[in-house]
Amino acid sequence: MIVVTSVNVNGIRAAAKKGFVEWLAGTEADVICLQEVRSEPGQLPVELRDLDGWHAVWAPSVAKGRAGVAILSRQEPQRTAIGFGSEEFDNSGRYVEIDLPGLTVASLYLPSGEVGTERQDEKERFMVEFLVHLTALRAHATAAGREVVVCGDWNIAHRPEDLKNWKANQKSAGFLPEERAWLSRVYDEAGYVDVVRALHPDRTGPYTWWSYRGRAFDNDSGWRIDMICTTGGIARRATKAYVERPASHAERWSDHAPVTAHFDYEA
Amino acid sequence: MIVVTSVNVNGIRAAAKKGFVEWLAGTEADVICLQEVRSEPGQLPVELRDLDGWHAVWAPSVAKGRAGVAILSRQEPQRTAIGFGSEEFDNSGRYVEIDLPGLTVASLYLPSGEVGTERQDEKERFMVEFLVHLTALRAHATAAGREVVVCGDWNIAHRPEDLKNWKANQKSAGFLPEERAWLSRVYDEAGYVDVVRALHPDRTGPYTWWSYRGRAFDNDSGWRIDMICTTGGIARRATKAYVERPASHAERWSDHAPVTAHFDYEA
DNA sequence: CATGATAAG
DNA sequence: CTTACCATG
Repeated sequence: MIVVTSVNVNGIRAAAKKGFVEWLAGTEADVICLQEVRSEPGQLPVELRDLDGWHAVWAPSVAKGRAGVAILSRQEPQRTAIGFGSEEFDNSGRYVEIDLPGLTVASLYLPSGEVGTERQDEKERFMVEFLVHLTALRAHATAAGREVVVCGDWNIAHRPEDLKNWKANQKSAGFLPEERAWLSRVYDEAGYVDVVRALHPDRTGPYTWWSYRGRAFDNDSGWRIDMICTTGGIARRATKAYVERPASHAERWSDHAPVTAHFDYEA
Repeated sequence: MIVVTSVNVNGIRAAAKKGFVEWLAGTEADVICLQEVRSEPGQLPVELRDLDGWHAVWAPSVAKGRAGVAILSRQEPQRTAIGFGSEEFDNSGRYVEIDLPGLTVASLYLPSGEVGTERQDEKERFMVEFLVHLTALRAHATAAGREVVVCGDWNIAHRPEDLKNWKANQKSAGFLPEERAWLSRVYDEAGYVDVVRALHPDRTGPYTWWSYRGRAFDNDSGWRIDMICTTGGIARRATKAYVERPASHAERWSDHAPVTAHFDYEA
């Protein structure tokens, strides 16, 4: 069995002060994909420097304090790659992938966007390029008899059941028709399976992000934008998939919650 | 009797969260000169908006979040003036003065400077212009039978007994020979009296500022750079002058401490 | 080592 | 509302 977790830590240095280190010590995950690390490896606190029992690959952004993804794995990766062959995005701390035996695992932090701004254009450019990568990644993996797990903050909710207030958000970045249609293509054309939704087809949420503004967390006014998306072979071997919503504000060390999937699969 | 206090609050909004409001409620001062307010009047917290029993004049900097001086007085000023007639500095939140009956009180925040940088040049330009003002201010006041009290963060220590580590700081901004010589001119040529030193000629300090870096406060490794400087008539009527060094870190709401002088003088 | 502004989320 | 950056002190 292999257990994979995805979590946007919203600044790993801040998260480390608020409970992330303890969460890490207690997790049963074999692979953890992190997003919004917002730290150079050299700026990490000591507790996160040489993580006992973990191999780490860090992919910070050239822009200091922004974005940044990483993958922690109990097994040593056979290969690591930062970026996906994009001139614009490979240094932006938004994608890293590793190979474990028979399995490629990626950590993705898709730009969040903001309607009517250059940041939304950037998100759209990322989506165009990244869909090409996802398609090729699955093709190559399939040809080699490998499976693929793409974990990340996709910054898009797919359907009304994936966010609390979908009616009010139809013109909001993250739930625009074109963004939702793009996610449909990730599933239907590129062939990926959203594991949490596959195992829980009929429930609302589970949400993975609650804004720090207002009382979003208390009202469970969240969005499900962090997903573990995989190729079909391993998706069919998913036995469990869930979100660790914090029990209270005191236990919250990020505005996102960890998403975890268990697979009956030997890496 | 009139009691005058000078204090650099290092951000009045931060200070308000750490005890400044309670200090203000307990002070016996009649006039309080503030420096480094670092807030527009409209950004002040409610507790500092309409101060019960005080008249306030705020002189913020055009540069948001920088500098800013103010004067609180229990009596209503007969006149208030922002700046001292300098094209370069009048909008920089570094000087404000008020008239009370028979007395002019000013709040000064002299630029801090940094050797070898443009900020040191700015400090020197300020010093040149400001000495002219001090001289004229005393002349006009004397002619009109008024006294003058200039309170402020002068950002210069005058003599070895005014800072802990004077030998190591002879090339540091704030204790440069030319800065010390300028302060001597304020005293000897412009005719002002440093009231705390006048009443305590033989002691080291009392320091008014301790860097937040290292263990400066614990080691009392401070500087006496906040002074109440007055014309001779009222200086001779000073009965008491002291610095309120905080008893502990918990009581510290600024890196500077309040400096207070009591005068046997009716405003 | 702390302040407030800023851009980003 | 929170992150981390930055310039200033």
